[in-house]
Amino acid sequence: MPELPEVETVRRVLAIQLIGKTIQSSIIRYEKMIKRTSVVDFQSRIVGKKVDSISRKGKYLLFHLGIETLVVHLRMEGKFYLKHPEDVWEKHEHLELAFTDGTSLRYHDTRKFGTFELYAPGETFEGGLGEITYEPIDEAFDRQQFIQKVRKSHRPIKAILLDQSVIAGLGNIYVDETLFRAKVHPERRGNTISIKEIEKIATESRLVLEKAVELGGSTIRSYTSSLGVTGRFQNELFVHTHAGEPCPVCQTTILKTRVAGRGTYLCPTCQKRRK
DNA sequence: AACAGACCCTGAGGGC
DNA sequence: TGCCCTCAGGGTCTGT
Repeated sequence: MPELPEVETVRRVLAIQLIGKTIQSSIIRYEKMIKRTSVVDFQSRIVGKKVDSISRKGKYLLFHLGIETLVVHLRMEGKFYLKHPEDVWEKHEHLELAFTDGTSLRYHDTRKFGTFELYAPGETFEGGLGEITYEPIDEAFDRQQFIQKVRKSHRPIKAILLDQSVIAGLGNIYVDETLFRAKVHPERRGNTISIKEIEKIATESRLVLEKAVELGGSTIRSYTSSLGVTGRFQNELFVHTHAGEPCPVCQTTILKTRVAGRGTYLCPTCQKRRK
């Protein structure tokens, strides 16, 4: 499940592979992936456009195609492969962009959750990120505003950290790791967490994401030969996916529970319910 | 306004 | 062996 580090890794590989290429045609085999515009509109607007650059906002990939911006979210299983139009279509491949140089980009998504959206100039992309994107690794990250948002919320801190309008880029894996490193129990309500602890959360989230980006993200499912998605950060995970094993800090058995509707890993000794 | 829950979708894994 | 059921999950939409 790609989170910020995985998406950033994919972005870097795609940038090397695709910048400068011009889209000659496209094939869309699963139309529900295309949001905002009709499929016909989508296809006619991207044809002939050149990939100028590829950027990222939280977990969203932004393909800058001249005056158009193609915004892609991989959700849990989305993957890109560089192929050729004549290649046989694999199961779960739903879309292809064919370029004028004879190569093509295939999109593979087992669960069909990924989305493709086209934005024209003047159409603002917010994409569930709220008015501003707060990535903890971004220089513009507003720590004070983050503290205020956490302090005024009565939700469990895990739910708050998964909310992309509060802090962008964290998903289930990195929230668990951040809270473990900050020694905060995932069920604690935002308004019960001290400013010092929230600062620790902000710091740890940044360190976790930076390290994960450096290692190319985490590979939890076995992605094979997909562009970019074979990271090494899974070796750095302290609690996520380690239920039943000893905590690396205190040897207490790591628990798996459910918080905010998500599978959640934690150390009950290091992460106290109360301060 | 804030928050909880359903929904989208398919494969994996457990139970029988 | 194989069928049925449940679960997983990010973001959006709907309901309270």
